[in-house]
Amino acid sequence: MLPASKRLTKDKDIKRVNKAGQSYFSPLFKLKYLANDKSLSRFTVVVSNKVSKKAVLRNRLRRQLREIIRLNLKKIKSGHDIIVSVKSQSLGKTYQDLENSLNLALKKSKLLK
RNA sequence: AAAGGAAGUUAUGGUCAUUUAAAAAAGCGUAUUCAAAAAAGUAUAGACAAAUAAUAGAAUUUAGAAAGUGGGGGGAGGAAAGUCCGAACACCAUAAAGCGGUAGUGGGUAACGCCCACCCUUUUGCUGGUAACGGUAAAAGAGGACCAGUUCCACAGAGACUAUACAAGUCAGUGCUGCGCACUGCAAAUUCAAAAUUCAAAACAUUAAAUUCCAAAUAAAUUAUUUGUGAUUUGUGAUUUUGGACUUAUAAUUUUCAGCGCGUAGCGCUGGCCAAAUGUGAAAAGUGUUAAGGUGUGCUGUGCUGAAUACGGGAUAUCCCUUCAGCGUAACGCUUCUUAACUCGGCUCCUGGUGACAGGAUGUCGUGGUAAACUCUACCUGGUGCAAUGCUAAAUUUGGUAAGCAGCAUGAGCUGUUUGGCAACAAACAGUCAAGAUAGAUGAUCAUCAUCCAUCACUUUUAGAAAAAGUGAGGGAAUACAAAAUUCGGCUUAUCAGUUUGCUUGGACA
RNA sequence: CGGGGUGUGGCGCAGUUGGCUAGCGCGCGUCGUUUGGGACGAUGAGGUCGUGGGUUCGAGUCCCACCACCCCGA
Repeated sequence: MLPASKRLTKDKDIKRVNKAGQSYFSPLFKLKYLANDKSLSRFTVVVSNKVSKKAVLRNRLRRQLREIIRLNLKKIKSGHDIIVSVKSQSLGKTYQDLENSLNLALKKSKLLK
């Protein structure tokens, strides 16, 4: 779990990012990011009902992704709000696959230091 | 197949996180809070709008304390799921009706569409009976009312429920049409038919005349007379036929049309009788079953009578077997009627039960199905849902949008014992406190152990195999179904291994 | 948390209210037509009406439960 200060919680903020943010599409994820005026980066992971009907699978995906972000926090640039939307292709993937794919996506969208 | 249960949630260790309550050691450290000093009673009027009064009152800096971090404790389910039903709680509304829901009886419950017990029905097994049906066990059942009204019941069938209908048959009356017969009328065509008179021709008749053949008789002798018969001619005619003329009634006949009557056929209409069986269909005018008798009928056998001689066979050769038809008869089957016995159900009465209902008695009766069709009856039912709602909110009051906090974990609670009850369940006593997130916690990842799965090898049991158990090897799974979203009670659905019960199959022993 | 809808041949849809033949268009196969193709004509195949129960003589249709998909509100 991320520290509370690094979570993107408010509905207002998320809508703002979705509307004005930049997008990056990878095979497994869809990234949305926007610069904020704070010294921290804030994250959220979205797993739609359409990915799977089973809450167990959705929750597991979300936890794994959050863990990946938490472990890689030092590499990521600060001062951004980032939304990670999960596609249904990532359902059967292992932890390693997810980590590699997300790192690649962050690199391509120039969010890594 | 079912039941109940949830077995790694405290298995161990490494790395790294999140939420929460109480208490607090070192170290770290100042985003937050507290009080102190300065800033300063200065700026400002403090997320928004309005009003009031003249109050309220920072940021920032310094050094502290609390708190934080650190360390330690707790942290998903039997279904948390589906969201089908019932409640708690909150606000709004509050007269009835309507909409909607439920449906055997009694009990349980805060309540329920849930649970328990019982009743009834159905199905299946066993069993008694010739059978209808009865008894018993298990399973299943949305199980009020079709004597309030309405709907629907395909195809088939006379008819699917008022048997005044429909169809067929039959009788009577009657309409139309066709045909036949008779009559009447109109029109057209044909004939002038018929009668009277008259003329002509032909036929016929002639007891008119003449001539003549033949025969007979008489007289004479080769002819005459007479008679008869036939022929011819002429004449005649109350005759017939044909043709012509004229007169009368203007007629008759035929055809068409129209009218009327009778008969007959067809198609209708009205009324009466019949309205049954077979058959149809899931169901047939209504409780069924059995027995006896009667009726009808089917099939088979058989006797008699008649017919046939195509095929086949025989022979004593216009026949027999055979085939067909009719009549009789016997057995069997089916239908219906009558009688008897039994059976099911309703009504009435009696007995038992809180009740659904059950048992019995006597007599009597025998109303199609469909309400998971509308409907009727009885009972229940106001609406919206925790994103309800309340509170805080930089002077005060009012408003209440963003935000935050509460609602929110002591409850129709859980565990155990005893008592009451067939049970569901209830009461008493004792013990106990066990998740609380909100872009959403209760975990991510790596390794080990336990556990499970199948395969192979070995060992034990055995005569041997199979099966079972154990050991080992390498491999797989890392647990199934599935994650609180205000909270409870149910229902429904999902679910690996193991356990229990039932059923099935195989083996061994008796 | 709550409300609504859909599921019928390969595709798109009727039939469901009101129970008794499962149909239409496109597509597909075969044959004809054409030098060949298209178009056209003829002909044929293809369905357990999402799944499982129930009511009924009879269920795509009525009732119950479940599955999948879609939409809406706070």
